[in-house]
Amino acid sequence: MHAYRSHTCAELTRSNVGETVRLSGWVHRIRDHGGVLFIDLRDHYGITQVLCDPDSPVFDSVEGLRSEWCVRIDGEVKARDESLVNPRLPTGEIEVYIRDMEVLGAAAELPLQVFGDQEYPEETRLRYRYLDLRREAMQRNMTLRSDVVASMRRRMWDTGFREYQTPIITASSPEGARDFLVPSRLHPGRFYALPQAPQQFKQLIMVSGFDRYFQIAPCFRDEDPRADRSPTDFYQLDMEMSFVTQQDVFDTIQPVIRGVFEEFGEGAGVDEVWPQITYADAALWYGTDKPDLRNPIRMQDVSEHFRGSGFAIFAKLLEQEGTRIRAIPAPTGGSRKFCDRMNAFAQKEGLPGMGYIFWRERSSELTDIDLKMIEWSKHKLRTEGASEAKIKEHENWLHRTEAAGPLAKNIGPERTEAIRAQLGLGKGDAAFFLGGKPAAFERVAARARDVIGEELNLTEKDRFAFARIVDFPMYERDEETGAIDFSHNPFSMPRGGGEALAGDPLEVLGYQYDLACNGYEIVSGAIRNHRPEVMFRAFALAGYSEDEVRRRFGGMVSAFHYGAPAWRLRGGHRPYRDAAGGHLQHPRGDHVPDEPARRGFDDERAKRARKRAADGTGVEGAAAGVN
RNA sequence: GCGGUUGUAGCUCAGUUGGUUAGAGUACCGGCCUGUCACGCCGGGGGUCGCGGGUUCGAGUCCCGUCAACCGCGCCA
Repeated sequence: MHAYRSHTCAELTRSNVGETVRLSGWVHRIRDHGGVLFIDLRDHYGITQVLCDPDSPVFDSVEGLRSEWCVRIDGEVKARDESLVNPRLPTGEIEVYIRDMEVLGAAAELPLQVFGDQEYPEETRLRYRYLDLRREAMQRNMTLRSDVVASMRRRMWDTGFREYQTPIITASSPEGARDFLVPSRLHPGRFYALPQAPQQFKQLIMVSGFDRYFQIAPCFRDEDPRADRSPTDFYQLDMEMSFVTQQDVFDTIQPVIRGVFEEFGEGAGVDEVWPQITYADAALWYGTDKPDLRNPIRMQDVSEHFRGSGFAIFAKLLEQEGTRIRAIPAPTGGSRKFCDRMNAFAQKEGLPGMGYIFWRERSSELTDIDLKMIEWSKHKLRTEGASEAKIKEHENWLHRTEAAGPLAKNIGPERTEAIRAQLGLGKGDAAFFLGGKPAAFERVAARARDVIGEELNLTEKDRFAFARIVDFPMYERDEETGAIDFSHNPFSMPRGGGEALAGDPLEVLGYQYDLACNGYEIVSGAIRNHRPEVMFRAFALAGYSEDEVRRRFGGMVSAFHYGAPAWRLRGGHRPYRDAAGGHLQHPRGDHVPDEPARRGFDDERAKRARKRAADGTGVEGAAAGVN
């Protein structure tokens, strides 16, 4: 018999009854009845109930077992009595009578229970990572992650891509995130940097003629953590293609991503249509560049309805340069209770508040102003060419319906009705209003849209909804210093090429695109700027001299002078917390020590980063975590 | 770098207006129990209340400082 096991802890069934078997695993749970001891023995595959009665030659030593001891047992498989079958266990029809036992590893008092679903603080879980990973949910997450990676590799391979590894110990990149630094032994006082992405290397791979590259690539970024973000490193599906258009990239990658979501989405619907939305529209409609399209709510600009209106706060606001009023329609949200709750939400998020209007059954007499509004509304419909029957119907509807909320009172029935018509709302619905400079309120607006969709049950569950966001701006202005800098990928081709760089930098759009899924950014990519003269101009706008660009990216710029193909890149860059500490082999490549990057080497910081490892994730996170 | 929250038994947490010996669950130790599958019952040990200072007759509780962790902002081509 094998030294450790004849079967796993998930294998034994009624058909093994009568066999003598050997199992190895961890003591999951013990139930001691004095005369008989029940032990749930667990390994990676499952649980088998083993039991020990006083007839067993090892009864005394089995009595000494405790949770999470690692043991090997020999025993006889017996069928359970019909009334004793445990239907929740695949092995629940049998149990193993222990005849011999060997302790492979005893366990001290546990800082964290493997059994059960008690929640533990992250610090405890990470300190005892090996115990945390023994838990069922974490075992599932880790294997899911491995399966997803394998699936992506297979799909990419089948699509004609080949995987090439790129260097880890390499030179610093001046833009983007903070680099992790590694002191150099051969060049004292100088540092290597870990790659934030294999970006420059894969561009060189394209120049080298490999045509279709991909890699499950480690990326290192020394940035402050977030709850859903790995603090140090993460893996992404990184890819690059030559001689293709933006549409070719979408057409190539969409089946890969869809396939992965269908394979691992546990039956949740995967949208077939992936709408393409410009960055500007996404900001207007959703307040974010990673909208959750399961939520049908779209915001609209309603500034004109408030200009010069009786609602002084907004009217005054609109006199300032660059201010807008945005409406969030909330179908079925038409109650004061709901509206007040959302207003409180906005205040908690740091806004003065969120004005609202809601429409309900009319409870007060029509005033002269109301009647005027109804005449105005009829006139408007008539000029729009509506039929008389429809106009009459709408008139009746207005008689039965009133707009409520302080905002409606301030701006009067006519403007209120115009807003309602624009938003397409009806009785029982509500609308919320945010004013100011869009950049200042869009974040809260996006959150409010999420909460409204959630609370009103408008956001569909069990579905993956994708949105392709295109035409990102190339540059942005630093609020404090006023300096122009790249807003996304500096190596992207500006729309319109070199000529586009002659005007206002803030107006320049890039061939850059993202893919969002259920409110998460899962893919980010761009058309590459492979023309050195355009690259120099693009960097000049952000304050980098030609000399500096040559110094920083000399190898790449030089490569572009020797027949660079036009190509497009795609690669994810949302660093989810990583479930695994995987490690990919790579051949030794070129590496150039560089000066320390934006921040010096900091022992304390590095120590903290090491201490923090990754957390497990659910389906969504795990599937996206290796984007 | 900024803001918020938290820090009490091995672990997860409670602890009221400042007032007797700081509690519960779980884990651990001992005893009982031959059909449990979150087994049950009885008993026991276990505390620098993060750390330092202050107010007070008296501080886990109030004040000041400090450290750490978490959440968020900045940041994340």
